[in-house]
Amino acid sequence: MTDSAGEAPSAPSSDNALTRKLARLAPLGDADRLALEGLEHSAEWIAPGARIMAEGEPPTAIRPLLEGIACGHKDFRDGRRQIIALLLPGDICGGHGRLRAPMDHGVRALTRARVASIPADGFAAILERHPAIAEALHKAALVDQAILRAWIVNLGQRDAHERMAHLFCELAHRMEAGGLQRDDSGFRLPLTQQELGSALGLTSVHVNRVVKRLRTETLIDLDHGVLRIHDLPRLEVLADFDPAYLSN
Amino acid sequence: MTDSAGEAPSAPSSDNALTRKLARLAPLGDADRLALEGLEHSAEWIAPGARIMAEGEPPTAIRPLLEGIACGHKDFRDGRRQIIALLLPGDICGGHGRLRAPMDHGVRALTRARVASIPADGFAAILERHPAIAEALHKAALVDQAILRAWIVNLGQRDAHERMAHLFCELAHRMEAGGLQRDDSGFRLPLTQQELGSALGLTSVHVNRVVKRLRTETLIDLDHGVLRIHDLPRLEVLADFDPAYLSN
DNA sequence: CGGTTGATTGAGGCTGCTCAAAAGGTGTGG
DNA sequence: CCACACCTTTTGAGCAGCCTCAATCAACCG
Repeated sequence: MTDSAGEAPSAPSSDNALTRKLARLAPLGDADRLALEGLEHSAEWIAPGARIMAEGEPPTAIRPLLEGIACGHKDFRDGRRQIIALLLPGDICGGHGRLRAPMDHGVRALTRARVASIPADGFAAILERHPAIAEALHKAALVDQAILRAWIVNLGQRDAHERMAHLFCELAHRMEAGGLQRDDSGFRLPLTQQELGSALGLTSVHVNRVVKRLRTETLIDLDHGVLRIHDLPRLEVLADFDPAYLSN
Repeated sequence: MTDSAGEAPSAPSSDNALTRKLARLAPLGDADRLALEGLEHSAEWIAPGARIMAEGEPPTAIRPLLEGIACGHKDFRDGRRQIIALLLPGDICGGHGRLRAPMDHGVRALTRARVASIPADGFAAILERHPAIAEALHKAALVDQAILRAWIVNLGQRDAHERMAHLFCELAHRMEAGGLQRDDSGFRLPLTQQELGSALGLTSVHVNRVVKRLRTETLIDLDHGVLRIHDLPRLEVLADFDPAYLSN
């Protein structure tokens, strides 16, 4: 919605989050970077809680997240909901490109978020003219696969405590890798316990009890949408966390 | 291992499973098809139960599955195991290409399987010279993502019966789409109940009870590694199955 | 035929769910 | 500034789906 203040006249003429992420995956030339920066024009601000992509929506545009946090989710008719992914700046929200199939899940902003929008045909042209970008996006899809696999393992094999710990470890590492706020003061994680439950396959009631215990054990703190990890190493042991899958 | 008989002097000069799958994802020219057929040379037979890719293995080659069934899995030190994917002919077993990161999971043959092997550098050359193949592989990765997401939803939100039903529905549809045996006589699914449990996040004991009930309700039959679906529509209702995510 | 692996069944227990209610926070309007 | 509504967090009590432990049975194999 808003567009008002804040957001500064931009950092040191810096690249946006998408460019930074793709550059980590494949060497980008100046022309590639320029093409990516051009996408800024299409960016719009989305209000916290607002929908970014609807399930069933045709992929007429690909939509990279430039700032903020979003989540992908699949809703059941009966009210059940599974959160499928947490998206950080640089991640692609939807219309991943080239596929004709409609979105198999929805995407919602968790914070105020800035999202670009590249029409599918313009996007095809970019991929053709910039093979390095195509390569980087392909690799990004493969890294996303690894994240999805880790999520499966989490849901399938770990109990509630390990599960939550693992999710928090993953987020800490991804935020750090993305150069996002990861001072020891914690980071923004604007999920209600209800939503955290939807991500972990747990009830909000049980989430509350698990958070309480992790807090008691001085591993974490979670208040007003701010997650503070007090002892990452110990949390990683609890979660049996191995960050290898997050690297390229 | 063996290489003996069977497998005929090849079907009507037909394409292999990989070519067929990629052709469904992007229009392939004759040169593209030729390049893909060339991979046949590198194909080798793998014994049922044998390892195709080890977790931690560097991705020195990409390995498409040409015939047979395989599964991706992640093992814990303490014996827990999560099966992450069931791979059908045309699927990529590992070394998905271009990424430097070592395999985050292992891959095992479930039946006797034929697997090609393309050295990473030769593969890079193919992608460069055949953008249509690169495009198809990118799309394949996106479809695989959708399958992984469905797997997450399955583990996170459904109870044991729905879960198993959903897995069987997915397999039926994927086999059909791949042109594999899907006569009403059922198809080969050489998973022990133990392994089925590893896929579904359940104990073998519980798997047994769930199978028993699905059998009693005349929905399916599962014997000696052959799954027979008696009433797919009813199974899909039970699983709340929507095949949309499997299409391109 | 013994040995091994997988399917099946029983009994009991625990994790995580359901139902329910109270308490804390926040925004709105009077 | 209080009253009220609404949402989220927190806590309690009871229940059940799935697990654990354990034993029996069935199939396959050298």
